[in-house]
Amino acid sequence: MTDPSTDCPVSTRYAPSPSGHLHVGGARTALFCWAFSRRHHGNFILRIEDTDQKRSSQKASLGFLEDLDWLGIDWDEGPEFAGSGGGDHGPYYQSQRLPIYDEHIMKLVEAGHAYWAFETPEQLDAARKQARAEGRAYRYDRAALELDPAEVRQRLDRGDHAVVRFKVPPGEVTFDDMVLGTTTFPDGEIDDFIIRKADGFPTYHLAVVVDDALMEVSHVLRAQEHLNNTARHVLLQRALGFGVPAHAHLPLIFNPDGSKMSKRDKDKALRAHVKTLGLGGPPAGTIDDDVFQNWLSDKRSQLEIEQADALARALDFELPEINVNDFRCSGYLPGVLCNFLALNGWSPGNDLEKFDNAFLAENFTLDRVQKTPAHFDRMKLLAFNLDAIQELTEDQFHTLLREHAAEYRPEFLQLMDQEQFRTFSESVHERSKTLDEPFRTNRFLVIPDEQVTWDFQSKPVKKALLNGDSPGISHLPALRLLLDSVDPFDSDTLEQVLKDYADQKFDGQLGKVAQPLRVAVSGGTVSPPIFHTLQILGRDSVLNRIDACINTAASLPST
RNA sequence: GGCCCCAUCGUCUAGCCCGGCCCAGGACGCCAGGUUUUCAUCCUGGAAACAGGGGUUCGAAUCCCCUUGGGGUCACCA
Repeated sequence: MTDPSTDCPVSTRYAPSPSGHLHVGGARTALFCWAFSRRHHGNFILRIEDTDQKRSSQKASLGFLEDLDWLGIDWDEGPEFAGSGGGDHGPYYQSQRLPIYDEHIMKLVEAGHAYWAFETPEQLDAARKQARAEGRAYRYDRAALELDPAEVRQRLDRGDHAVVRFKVPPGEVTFDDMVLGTTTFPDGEIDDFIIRKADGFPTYHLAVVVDDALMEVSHVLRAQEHLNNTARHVLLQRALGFGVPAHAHLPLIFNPDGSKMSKRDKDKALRAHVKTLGLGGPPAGTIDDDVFQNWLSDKRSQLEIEQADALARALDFELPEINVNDFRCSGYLPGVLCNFLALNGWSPGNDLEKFDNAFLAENFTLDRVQKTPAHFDRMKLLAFNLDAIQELTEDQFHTLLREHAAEYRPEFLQLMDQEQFRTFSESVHERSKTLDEPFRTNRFLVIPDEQVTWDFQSKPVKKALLNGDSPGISHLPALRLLLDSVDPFDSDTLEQVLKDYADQKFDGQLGKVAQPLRVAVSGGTVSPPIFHTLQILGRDSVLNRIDACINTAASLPST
């Protein structure tokens, strides 16, 4: 099908650089590109922009293929992965297309649209600094344009440091944007930018323009930070005799505080947390002391992802989620993340907020894309995730929870049998906001009995065990006796027995029984419903823990 | 600083293009009650915005201009 406004087949592309994982902002762009192409029954291309030799790595690029797949975003052309990819416009890694770019670059040089230049980065840096000191915007002075052709040839033969610059034609540049409308850049605003680096690789500008044309991209959807670049691209497209694709610049996604979301946020958060704790050295088994000290002393340094993860885990600190994979680890559902991402910058109207990718593929339009940046609100995302999880059936939730455990919380699968895990799943479902939350908040279920500890100083523990006329602790021996003889040891029977006890001793106030037991077996005041908790732990553990709790309380200095 | 873009509750947004139905609707969050064996849910109610100033018009959140504010960009990164 065709886009009615341009009457040509729709083809979009998402073109990330493979530096790092897929960021939520990138994911949103990919989602919109995907949705737009699906809406018009068009083509969606994934292209890897790895023209920066310093930053690109094969490993990182594979990571976001998986992220896209997890989100449910498939691509018709590009690297082959999980059934997506292939296509006739390859290769889809720019680093494998160097001859193609050179061909076009030389065409431009021959036509007088581009020229060789020999300034070193250092020289340009100095010129830039001077321009700034004089309070004006730096523009390349076109010195190389004056060079004698014979000298150019000689210096090229000699192997001098050489780049190719595009000779920007005079006049203003105007282009249309399907989100923002018409934009005009005045004459002289754009200087002769580099299109071929000294290492022979094309710059982003050249590669994008050539590939978009050769891959027959009809609509370029990308983040608003590219708006200025588009003027350059339009100029290149004209010089190369290409058509100008339709453009749509998408609003940026920010942190709640208005700062730009970046991978550095994790490091920042961790650093702040470590400082609050006043930590003098790294927890044992995490990272080397000198790595830790270097990191702490140099604000600009960053830990490797693995190091940061290890440290955060040891400190029981949750790093802020930035990448798609972070949200996956934290137990968000892919459909919810897509839904929420789409809502940052787009809405279907009619107060409709909850929808899936299929809905997007059917209803996404650029005229409903927001012009203003969105602040990423994790609280709302969490609320959406809760809603989605509550809508799952017991079986669906159980399956997802198992999968999550297998991937991220294997100890729960090792220490619980099928039936225990099933009970666990059923009892945590209604209180789970994420797939990870049950594991985080119920570690007591998988620790050895002797590792349970009680903080008798804490208010809620005191309230449950020590306070009142008939303190909880005084009932534990009797309850222990009851539990020892309950048969079968399952939640229904336990409920019956414990309710009877509450009826007799506390006039039916179940809390008076449940809370002391909860504290005794978990060490804390939070757990799934008490009858399920007891069943999951099993009789032996429950009795062990109650005994230990009684003994520990007995050894307390009397007050 | 130059250039470009933008402007509705704290946040995401509906309404804006095609002025009146808007003393501006929804969602998350917040506040106050209620349900609940803890936690989390859940239920009820509430506070909360058209950045400011000029126009145009019978009438402006909606159209125009200015101011202010925010953002982006000024790389041999993408």
